[in-house]
Amino acid sequence: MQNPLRQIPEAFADIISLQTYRKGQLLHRAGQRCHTLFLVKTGALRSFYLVEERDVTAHFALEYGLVGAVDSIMKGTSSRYSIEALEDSTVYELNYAELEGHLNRHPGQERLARQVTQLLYLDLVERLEGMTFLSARARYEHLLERYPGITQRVSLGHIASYLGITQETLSRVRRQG
Amino acid sequence: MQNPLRQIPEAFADIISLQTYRKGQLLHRAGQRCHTLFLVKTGALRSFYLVEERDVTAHFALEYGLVGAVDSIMKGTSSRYSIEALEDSTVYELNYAELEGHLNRHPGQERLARQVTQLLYLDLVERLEGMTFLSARARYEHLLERYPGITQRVSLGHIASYLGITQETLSRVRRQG
DNA sequence: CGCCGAGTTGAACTGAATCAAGAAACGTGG
DNA sequence: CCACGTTTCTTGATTCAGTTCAACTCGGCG
Repeated sequence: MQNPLRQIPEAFADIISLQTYRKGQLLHRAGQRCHTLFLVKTGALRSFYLVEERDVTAHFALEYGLVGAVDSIMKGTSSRYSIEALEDSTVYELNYAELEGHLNRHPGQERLARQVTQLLYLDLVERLEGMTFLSARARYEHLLERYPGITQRVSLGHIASYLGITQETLSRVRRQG
Repeated sequence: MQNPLRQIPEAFADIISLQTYRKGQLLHRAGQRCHTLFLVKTGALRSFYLVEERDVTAHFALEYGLVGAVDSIMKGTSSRYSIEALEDSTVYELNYAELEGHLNRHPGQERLARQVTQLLYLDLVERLEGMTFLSARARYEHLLERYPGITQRVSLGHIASYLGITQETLSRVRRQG
């Protein structure tokens, strides 16, 4: 089992809970604190924030994707992000404070925690590099590699804002794939 | 002492070493493995990689900034990044494998390690958001807030590639600051 | 039916890239 | 301390990818 994220439900079974959400439901609302990590079992989530009236997708989480209000979790402040279910979803939930306690009691799992963190970090590095010098088309193709079939599940507008381009541009890019 | 990075030299004193480099010297060369983390005591470093003949700055590290070949450290592969001294610099060096051993022996310092990781992560999130929807000018102003006085120390071309814009554009942006 | 959100298409506009010269600044050796 | 070549920075003209604004299509769904 290569993907560390898949090991989470079992490894942290005693502090994890499973919730279900309906499409469109908010798991967390911007402006509030949130100390929960969400790991998608089935379905799809996204985190997003507002920039000048615009809804910008920060992150997608499909099956065994992880999402959270990272700013709130790490800084303890209220969060700029909201988290929304894009489909009916079942979601593992993990309280960050409980996670820290659990890791203190089971130091052997620090390694898994660190692997997960590194995975998230590398993901972000790759995305950042893509945003630095890829064209709209190249960003879209890159996304399709990382999230195959995402276009069938997520609306064009959400994908466009995630890629930092307009919906119109993405529509045109896609037409002559 | 709020900044966790400043606690590193003391906390990891027994596994850290101090090296000096001359301006222009490479601390690490792309294509090789690198398991060393570099923490700037004095001077300035940058990591960079090549995209289609172009030299792109991935990261700057000024005083108490941290830089490493993250891909190599985390995946154990050879690295796409090189690391270069932008000024004569004195640099704390920390071997990642030794760090893991040290953390096993001193689990009380896992917390510091995690704080550092989170700091790096949040930094990246912020940068990513900036790249997603800020104009060239806004990115530059944003950079100046995060690295005051960097323009006096780092060449225009390095800054431009870091911001994902051309040197010419940055020159124009700066002229009418 | 008619509305509504999501996607498409078109035309005009614009910020930034590209290409091409020059002008400063810099270091090195005479 | 100056002369030279190299690198860094600036400036201009042109082009282009992507935005903006606006209208229109399509597929549900009440």
